[in-house]
Amino acid sequence: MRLELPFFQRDSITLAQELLGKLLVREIDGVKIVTKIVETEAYMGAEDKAAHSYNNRRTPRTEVMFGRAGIAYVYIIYGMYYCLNIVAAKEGIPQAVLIRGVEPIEGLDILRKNRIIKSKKIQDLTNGPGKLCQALNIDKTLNGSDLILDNKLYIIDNKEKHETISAKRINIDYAGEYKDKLWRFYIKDNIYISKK
DNA sequence: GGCCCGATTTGCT
DNA sequence: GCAAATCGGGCCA
Repeated sequence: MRLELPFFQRDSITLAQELLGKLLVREIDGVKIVTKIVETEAYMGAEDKAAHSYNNRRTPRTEVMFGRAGIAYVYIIYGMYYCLNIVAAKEGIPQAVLIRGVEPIEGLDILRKNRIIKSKKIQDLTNGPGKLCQALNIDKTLNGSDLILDNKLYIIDNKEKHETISAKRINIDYAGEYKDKLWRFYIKDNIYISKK
């Protein structure tokens, strides 16, 4: 079952945990790539010094986070990689969840084709925010795309059980007291985690 | 217009 | 362990 608005319309900490185990589907020309979300991070908006939308900073880039939940926020990092986020909370509250790791379920051949790397470890295909965007062919044209109404990218439910681990977020040393918040979540023992 | 830096990844030392 | 790659976004002038 495809996930609808009420699922996304919660604070980003709750959504980040709820997204674990769910299936992220990417459709390109009718062909589906299916992955399982195994690692996420919550960005709590106005109060969160690590968030692009800290202090309600509203710019062309952060604009989508102020919009409706269930919209994709895709931004460019280090001039060469993309990061995929899902907008959380009510309109006007700029929270989002960063997808940091996914496990391939269907379409492994396409993921391989999209990721030309020397490493032969299967986990290096999608165990990081920039890596999974490359593997799933997610770029800035998907910024603002609607995971509830559009077919390019969406989430479907999965009842499978798993154990969730909470940890500090990665690479946000600039965030003062917010750098130590345990707002990173991942599925215990999964190999597609970006970092232990 | 110019400057600084980043929610990263990779391959080499 | 570490530095290079590479450029848009935010901010100030």
